[in-house]
Amino acid sequence: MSPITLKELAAELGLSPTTVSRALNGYPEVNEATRTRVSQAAARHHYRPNTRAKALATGRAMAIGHVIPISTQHEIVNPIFADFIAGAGEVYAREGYDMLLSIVPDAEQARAYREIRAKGTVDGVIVHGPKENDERIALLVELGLPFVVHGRSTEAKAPYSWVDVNNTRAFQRATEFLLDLGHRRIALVNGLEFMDFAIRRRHGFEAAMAARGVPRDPALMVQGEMTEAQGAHAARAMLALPSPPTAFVCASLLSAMGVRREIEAHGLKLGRDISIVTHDDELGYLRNGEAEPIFTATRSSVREAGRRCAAMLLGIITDPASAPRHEMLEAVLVVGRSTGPAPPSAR
Amino acid sequence: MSPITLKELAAELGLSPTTVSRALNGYPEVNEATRTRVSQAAARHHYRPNTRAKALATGRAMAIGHVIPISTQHEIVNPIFADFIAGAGEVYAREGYDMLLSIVPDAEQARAYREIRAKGTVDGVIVHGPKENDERIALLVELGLPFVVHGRSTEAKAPYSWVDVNNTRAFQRATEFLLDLGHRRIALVNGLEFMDFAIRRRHGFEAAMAARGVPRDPALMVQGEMTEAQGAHAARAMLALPSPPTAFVCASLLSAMGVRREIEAHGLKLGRDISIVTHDDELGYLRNGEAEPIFTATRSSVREAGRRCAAMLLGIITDPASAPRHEMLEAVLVVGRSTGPAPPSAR
DNA sequence: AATCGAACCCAAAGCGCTTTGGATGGCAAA
DNA sequence: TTTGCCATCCAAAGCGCTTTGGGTTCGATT
Repeated sequence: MSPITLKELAAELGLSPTTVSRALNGYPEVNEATRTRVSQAAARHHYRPNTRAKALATGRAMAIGHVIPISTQHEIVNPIFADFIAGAGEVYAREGYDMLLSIVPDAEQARAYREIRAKGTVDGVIVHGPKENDERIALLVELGLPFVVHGRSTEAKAPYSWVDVNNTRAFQRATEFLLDLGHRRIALVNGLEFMDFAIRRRHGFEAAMAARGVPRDPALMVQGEMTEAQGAHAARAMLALPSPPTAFVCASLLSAMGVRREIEAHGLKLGRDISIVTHDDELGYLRNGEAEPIFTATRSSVREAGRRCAAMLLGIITDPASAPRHEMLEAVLVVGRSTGPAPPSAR
Repeated sequence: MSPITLKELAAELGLSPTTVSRALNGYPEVNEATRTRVSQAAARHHYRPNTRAKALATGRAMAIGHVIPISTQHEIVNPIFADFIAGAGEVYAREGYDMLLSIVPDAEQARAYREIRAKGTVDGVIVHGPKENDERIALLVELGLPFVVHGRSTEAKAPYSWVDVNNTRAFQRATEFLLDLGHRRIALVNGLEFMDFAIRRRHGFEAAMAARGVPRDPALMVQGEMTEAQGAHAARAMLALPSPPTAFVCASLLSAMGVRREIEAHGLKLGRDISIVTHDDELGYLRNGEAEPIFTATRSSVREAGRRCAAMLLGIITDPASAPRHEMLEAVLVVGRSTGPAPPSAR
């Protein structure tokens, strides 16, 4: 009932475990005839080396860890997480790695990483959701655990490897696009601004506005959890202003959907009376339309980011000297039906 | 640099590895004085037993596997997955288990489970997204790998353990609620009906309708991926019918949001002209309003389901004789602002 | 004083695999 | 005929831990 072991396989073949191991792992000092004999027997028995034993013997766990922080206040699992994992998982599967997940309360992250290191269950980790100054980076450097950050941490002093979307540029372009359409009262519905990516996005937004000499209006800038409710809330408050915005830049499709709901509740028409540009992570279950996009959006697949992060980490593990590595993904600006020229009255 | 080992710790303490191991694992045959001495030294060095070695020695991997099927056609990662994992992860963390994820194309699932079994990386698995007749169940029984199904598989012949929401009852109640409000033209926007849960939901819907003698109208019943676009699509088609529905029963908040969008695009008012009852998985990033729910909904936390599944599986692993176990979760019907009496014209 | 249990501790084997450091045999070169 | 060298294979150690099966010591019993 229990799976066949190397030793049993060797016994059945009248060979030593050494030879069987070598045959299966492609070492040269074994006769081709016996090698095929061994492989066939292995296949017949569905033999797979016991990962734990192999890991112990080789010192390589053949597994990558993902530590998912759960902040105890808002208890939100980042919605992009599933897609990211799917992308990374593809790469791991292809390369024979396992993926280990730890769901850890925000406050216990340091302990979690220490533990992971000591327990030796993984060969490296992916760091999710970096903050502006993220202490995990220094910790991982100290622990000597290979890692790649999905995103960046602006104020981290140690060098580290990352894969990130050019958030600044994306939001700058989104804003410029609206400015070009004549909009001046442009609102930003941002993510939580202790997250590095949200800060960069604001910078991009502000840079575009400043370049056109449009003054900064704090009443048109909000941050928060990127939910549908957040978008609706923000839009409701802003549309009630004496001088409401004619356009919104949103950090996620969910926020944008909330904004759209509120716009339509006001009897306004999206793309004519009011414009929206949103960032689109191309989540599997949240598509921005089919063939033609609904929202004008800065688009960048988070699943692809997962693939890139995973590939980079595996690369670093096999060749540590190649770290730190960096990879910048550019979002494309796709035009949908949510944007149009600013209404003349507002010009 | 590399983590301290049991042997090193023992050497430092002038003890044998045996004693240190016993002290740390709470065995009785060790002096209390030396036990505290050992624990303190262990704490000081941040000692953690190497999981691989421990697993090899004990035969228990202290890890649970989740095999996430990715259907190659639609490539969608189930949006409830992140929340489920978060719930399960809580339990694993508390009990000292790791969580292993495999992202596997639909077609290769059998191979994946076989491999997992042979590699011995986990002590049990959670089965996600069961179909009406799911062959994974028979396979896992054959492999002798402990497992718990999140959901059920109506036509599976072997006994198995599961945690499920009472989907039939939930949708029956949702439908009855609308019928009580005078609705007769009620539409069902369901999930993919090769999934067991979707079939049960349809049964619940149909049972309620039949009980009131309302004839089945295929034009008002659709199935599909539960996305915002699906909801909008379905609603658009149905609202164009000669005799459009006055109410919708939706399988997910995303679908419901799509339906709502289309309703409002028709200039109709939700909760007055048209009603919606939706199922709500209480996803962290997709809340149904704050204090007061927006949609009237059958609510059941998928995160809680994750906790229950995990707890059940760990229970089965420690006491195999306790399998098969079953746990039925009842959804509560919460009333929001998306439902109201059927418009008199439609009665 | 001899005996007997507790109470504590340790040596060594073993989990399933890889890997080092030989053995063995056959064949070409000397 | 020897020597030397491949080509093949194997024994044994070791990865870091648990666990079996003793040892020792010491105070209490008889």
